[in-house]
Amino acid sequence: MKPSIPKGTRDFTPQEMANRNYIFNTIKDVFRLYGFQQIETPAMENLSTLMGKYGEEGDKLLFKILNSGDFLSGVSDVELEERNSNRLTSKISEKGLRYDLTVPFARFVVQNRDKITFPFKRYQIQPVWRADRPQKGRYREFYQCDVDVVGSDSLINELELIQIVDEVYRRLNINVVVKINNRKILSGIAEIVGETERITDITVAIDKMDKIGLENVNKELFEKGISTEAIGKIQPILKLSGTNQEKLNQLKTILASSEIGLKGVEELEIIFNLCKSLKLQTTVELDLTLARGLNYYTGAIFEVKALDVEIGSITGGGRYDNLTGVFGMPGVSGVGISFGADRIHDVLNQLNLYPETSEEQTQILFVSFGEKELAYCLPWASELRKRGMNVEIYPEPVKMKKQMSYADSKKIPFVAIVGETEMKENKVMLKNMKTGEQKLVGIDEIPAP
RNA sequence: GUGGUUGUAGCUCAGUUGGUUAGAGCGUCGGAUUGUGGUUCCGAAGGUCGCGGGUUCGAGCCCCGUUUUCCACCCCA
Repeated sequence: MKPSIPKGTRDFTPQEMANRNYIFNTIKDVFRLYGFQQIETPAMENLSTLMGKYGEEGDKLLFKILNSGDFLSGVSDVELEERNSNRLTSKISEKGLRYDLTVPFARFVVQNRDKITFPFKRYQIQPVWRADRPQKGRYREFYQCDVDVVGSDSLINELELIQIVDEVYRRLNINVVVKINNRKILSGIAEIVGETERITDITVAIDKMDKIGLENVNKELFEKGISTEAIGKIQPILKLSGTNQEKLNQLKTILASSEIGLKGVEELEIIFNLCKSLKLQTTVELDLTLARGLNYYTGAIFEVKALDVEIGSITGGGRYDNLTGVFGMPGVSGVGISFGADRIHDVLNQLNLYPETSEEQTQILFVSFGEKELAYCLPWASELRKRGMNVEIYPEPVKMKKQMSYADSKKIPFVAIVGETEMKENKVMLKNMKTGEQKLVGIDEIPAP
């Protein structure tokens, strides 16, 4: 049979893993600088945990797991005849693969509330699955790197997340812009145009602003049944321009009659002012057309875009006031962001920004001419490993050409050649694979890593 | 979920209006070179042309179905 993997999934070669680990390690290092601690949750969750948290669309994209054993035993012929997939699903499947890391985290917080202290700062790097149709930069299995802090309303948390984004992308050498908005402002907008109920339709439409343009946004709003009058009132908001502060000032006037809208403006103002005291490399930009799909966000929302690559957002997140509420723990606010490791990988790839040498590389390979020489290499290798070097011994004394090619294909910088002469002198012939130079050396003359 | 696109050697791809035995480059293996890789030269292995059906004297090529890839929409990291 022809081997294959499910669509939208990928294998990772050693080279790709080295690159991915570079991303993960960079991100982890920065998370730890701010006191975030790692957790993991199971790949599968109970469907009751997952369903209804991501909107109607999200439910469709959940991978469901068939109950084990005779999963049809509890289903009547009538139910089978009905062919109602939704109803049948709940009978034959009670588990699903996680769709993101935030909802399982909310479940984790509620379930482990006795073991954690608030504010709780956690990070989590694990794959998530979506039954989406694969596309450019979109997979059915991909990794998210989430940082969240729950149990604190302070806007300092928002600020720290911006700092983390700034530092991660500084270390990765990717130029980005942080776009920020506030759900309360969007609610305010819906309020003043008199379409409070239609906030989702309005936000989904204006979110497409930079993609389809003003005219098409208006068209979509109209098609969604928003009144012409209301659309007219939204126009000045979509056309806002100037500095962040100028935009905020204009918003204060526009949203004067909306309490919630003004609250959102105030929150953003505080964040921008706090930003000024920091030396951020990244520009933080107020973008009123930023809406983000997930409807559990209630405060600040973020999105990070790479400036030099066309790829969509590579990081996103926001504040959610009551995510743990559905699990029976109301009043806990959280804010977090998620780094899209796979898209960051694509960006680094396109810009060729991966470091040339990886920590995972073998630094020295022992090659030998016979069984005796092979045995001679063992204590040498042990000693060098004790000194912290990554060392390999070619496990068979096959032809030199084969052993050298191996070193070459793995880009191992040094080869220690062992034959009779070397053994007699208690030395090895150390060859620098880049320059081709080689000399007879004792163990203490081998350069430290 | 909707529309389009793609599939030929391990990989990247040629393959004429349908016509004998389906090719190349890279990679792999062997040799030139019995203690030296990355360069060069020679040679070899490697294919149910995604799968199933149909049209035809004859199909890699045309038709139908199916699956896969990629792209757009919906949505999203």
